[in-house]
Amino acid sequence: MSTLYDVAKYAGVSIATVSRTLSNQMVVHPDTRARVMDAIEKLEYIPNSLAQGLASKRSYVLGLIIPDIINPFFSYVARGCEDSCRARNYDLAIYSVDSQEQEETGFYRLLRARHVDGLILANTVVSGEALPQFIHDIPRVYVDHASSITEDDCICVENRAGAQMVAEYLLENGHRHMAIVSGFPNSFAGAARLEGFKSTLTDHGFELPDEFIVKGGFDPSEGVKAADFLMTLDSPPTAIFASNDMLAIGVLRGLQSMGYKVPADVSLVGFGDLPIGEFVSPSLTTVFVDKFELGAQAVDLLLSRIEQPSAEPQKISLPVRLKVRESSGVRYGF
Amino acid sequence: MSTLYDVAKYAGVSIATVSRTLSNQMVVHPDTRARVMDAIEKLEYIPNSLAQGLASKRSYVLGLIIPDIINPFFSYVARGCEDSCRARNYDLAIYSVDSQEQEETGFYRLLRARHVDGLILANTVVSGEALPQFIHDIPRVYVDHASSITEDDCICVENRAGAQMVAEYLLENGHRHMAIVSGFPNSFAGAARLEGFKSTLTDHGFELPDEFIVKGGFDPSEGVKAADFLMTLDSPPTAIFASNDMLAIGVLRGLQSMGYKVPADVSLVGFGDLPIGEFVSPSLTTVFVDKFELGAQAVDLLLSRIEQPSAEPQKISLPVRLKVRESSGVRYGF
DNA sequence: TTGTACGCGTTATCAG
DNA sequence: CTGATAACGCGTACAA
Repeated sequence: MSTLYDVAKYAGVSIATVSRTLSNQMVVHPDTRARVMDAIEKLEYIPNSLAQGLASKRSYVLGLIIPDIINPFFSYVARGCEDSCRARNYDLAIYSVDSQEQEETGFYRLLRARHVDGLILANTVVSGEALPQFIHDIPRVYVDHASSITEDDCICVENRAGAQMVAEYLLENGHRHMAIVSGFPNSFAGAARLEGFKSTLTDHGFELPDEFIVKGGFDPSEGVKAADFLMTLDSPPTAIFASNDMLAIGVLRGLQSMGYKVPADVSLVGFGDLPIGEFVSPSLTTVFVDKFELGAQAVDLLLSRIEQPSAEPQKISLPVRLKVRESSGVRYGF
Repeated sequence: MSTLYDVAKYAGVSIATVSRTLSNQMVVHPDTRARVMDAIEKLEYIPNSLAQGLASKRSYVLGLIIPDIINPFFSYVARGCEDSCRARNYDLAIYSVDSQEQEETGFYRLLRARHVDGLILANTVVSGEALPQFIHDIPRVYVDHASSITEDDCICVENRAGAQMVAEYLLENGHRHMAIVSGFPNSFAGAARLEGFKSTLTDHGFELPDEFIVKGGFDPSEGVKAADFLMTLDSPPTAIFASNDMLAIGVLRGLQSMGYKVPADVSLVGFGDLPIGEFVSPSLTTVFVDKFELGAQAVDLLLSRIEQPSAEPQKISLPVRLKVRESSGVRYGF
């Protein structure tokens, strides 16, 4: 590995000149620049980002905190972040922090130690609002998180609007007994979708009885259980809104196992538009969310925050839209 | 942010002593140690890993190269790596390199620049064997990749054995006309599964005609197309082996869209055992692969390589087993 | 426009 | 067992 010194020696200049040439900022004489570039080429010089970080106090690494990388929703968000980072010459460090332990142990220290330039907080737990002192001074942006934290940037999915679309769509199709399987018990997104769904029904003069509100996470198995519970009620729902697609697929499986036809007997709607939803049978009606964009914009937001620390906090909402597919339809007899 | 100097001053010792205390290696008088630890606590000292890396030439970062983090198989592998890294005080940097461009541009430079201590190569493209000079001296381990590279450690899935299980299982159930939808055209895993399937049939005196070999990737839509192609042949197969579960789900969808019953009309088997396979209807018969373990062991292997650079290269195989579920069964009339 | 020299926060090598 | 002090590779005033 060659260093700045090697390059400087080879080009017959000082290391300062090489550094300037690389930073592309300060003025360097075209001829010298050419010589330097040549030397860099010849020696296959690659700057040591550790040294750069030490000297400049910028690591060019962004941290992404998510519940779990195996949750497809966050896989997409992560990919969106990664691409956007790469395009802007940043590196991304991804941290899955679903387990409480990690959150409370050395995990945040790691971020400190690594000196990430900024944090993308896409973990869902609402209680996480209270960040440890450790990282309180690291620029950050929230993804789909409580916007109650007014002093921070955040980019959210239009959860409420999406849930409203679902409710209205189902109402229009004659459904009157609707249930919801809500994901991530204490997550911002889950809460918003539940609230949006419920209040829309109320606004139209219908109720969402408590027994029609089932709590789930993002594991399909919870959807299976929810379906089982709901369909054995005295008066089962004619439509089910699952708060995310994984849950929806579980509900679908549960319904089908019990012998119900979807959508003939029960209509089913998900949220998030995971690609897999297009390939189950029947294909899943869902609410489209641009997950890549969510990640990409989070990075953009964070970087502008880093560049302008005192700018006004931004609150961005990502639009959603209903994607009607096969799993939902007009209520039988309507 | 406090530094070694701050801690040293507070504890009334030199930075060397603080460093020693932290490294836990060299002998430090218990009393001094106590004072130092106290100072660390008080000042909330956290070592700067950039400086550590610069001085020690170890970054404590491992790089994971995969085709795409949104490919569920690799999401699991990544999670396995991450957990194992965390447990051993390493950090993980994940790189999705499906697009050719990135691979050819500054991507490998990034690894160099960041000074990762080791590389886990889980990208599937076989041609990737020729690593750039850039990173030729970085310790590495291959995941499910051509073991033709005898001088490197690698951990592989028993692809061949798995495919053989599938073939024998289908034969036992009376299937004689079997097709395969193979994933990742030029991947090691894809090739091994195809070869294992084909040769097992041959060994039992049956053929795998060329028209029954359809190429796919890991996108369900390719499975749909494959199903469409296969079932419109003059003599369609009674069983289909999809090289991975995503593809299998696509095939399932395709079959169902065309009106075929699975497994009554056609038996279907996947590979990889993605959790989602349990929740489609019918649930997917597949070959179990411990994806977390794959990642975890890759990390272990890499770290022991780093500690003992001149040790014998290890070749580990991860066992697989058939998980028979609803999508496969006895051939009609057998 | 270019060069010198110091500092970034550690590790590691010496003496003591 | 402990303390100076020289690297590590680079950014950046400050000088020239």
